[in-house]
Amino acid sequence: MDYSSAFVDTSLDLNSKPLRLMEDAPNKEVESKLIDFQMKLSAKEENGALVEELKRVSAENKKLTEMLTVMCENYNTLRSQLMEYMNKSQAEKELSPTKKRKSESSNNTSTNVVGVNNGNSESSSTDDESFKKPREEPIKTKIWKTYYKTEASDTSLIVKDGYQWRKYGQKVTRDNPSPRAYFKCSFAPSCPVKKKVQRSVEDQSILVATYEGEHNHPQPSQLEATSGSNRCMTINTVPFSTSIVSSAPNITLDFTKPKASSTSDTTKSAKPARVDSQEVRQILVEQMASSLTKDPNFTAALAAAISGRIYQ
DNA sequence: CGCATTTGACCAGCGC
DNA sequence: GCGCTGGTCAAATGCG
Repeated sequence: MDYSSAFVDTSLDLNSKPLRLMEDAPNKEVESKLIDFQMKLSAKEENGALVEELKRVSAENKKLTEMLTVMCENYNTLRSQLMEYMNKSQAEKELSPTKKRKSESSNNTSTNVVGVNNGNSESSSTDDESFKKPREEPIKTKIWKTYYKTEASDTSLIVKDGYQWRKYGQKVTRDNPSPRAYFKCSFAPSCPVKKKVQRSVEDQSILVATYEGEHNHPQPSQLEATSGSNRCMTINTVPFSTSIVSSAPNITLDFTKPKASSTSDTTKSAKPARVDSQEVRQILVEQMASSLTKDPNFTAALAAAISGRIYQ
């Protein structure tokens, strides 16, 4: 996917230079007023030209922002379709009988495509943890894994994915010296979703959260997933047969979770299922830009895209 | 005092 | 049958 030209959000940089010029221009004007009236006129002309340039850049910035928003919406649509397809394929796979319990490590080579995005995404899985209660839920339990990047010094097994969890157990497993924590969804008493959180053997800074079941209620708090000191970065994942400690983990952006803000909250309450407000879109763009600009690869791609447009 | 967390005990599946 | 292991329960504990 070539997003080097598509994910161009110039809201950060394109305005910075013109704004500084705007600030500098009046100062020059004052100085010229003291020196020469004629120079003052020329400064005014230059100022006018800069204003025109600023307008042009702002218009271009707005256009690019709209393009980015459209790209985000397309991405969400494609992602939902992908997850739907993966769930269907998973349902077909699970029709085959599975063993009730087996060593987890022996099944890490099974095909797993893991969805991310703060636990909202799902993945197909043939992992053996799906047979925890085979007599009660032999086939239909959805299982997916999500990897969370945390600080290596952070010893807690808390993953902020936007849902409310109650810890009901902790065990040290044989194949991993790090303890595994067991959580149940506590937002709704009838919610059957459970999750297990354990640090990766290969990288202690990565938390592996295994979710089982589907939430039968809306996400109680989307703010927790993106705010707080213990914020985790959800990283993209790979099939279990390969190392999850990739040299350059992909950053997954949560396009559905705008920053905490009164305006966005009121907008969401009006239309919780869609992102229609221009303000919300702006917040999304800012959030995405903030995340994307942290990636040096993206920065390089952005520079290439801008230079390409200039040449055109 | 109520709720969440901790942690040892218990249960069930699996392999030998 | 026995031991190992993962998963769950529930009393004890901590915290606001």
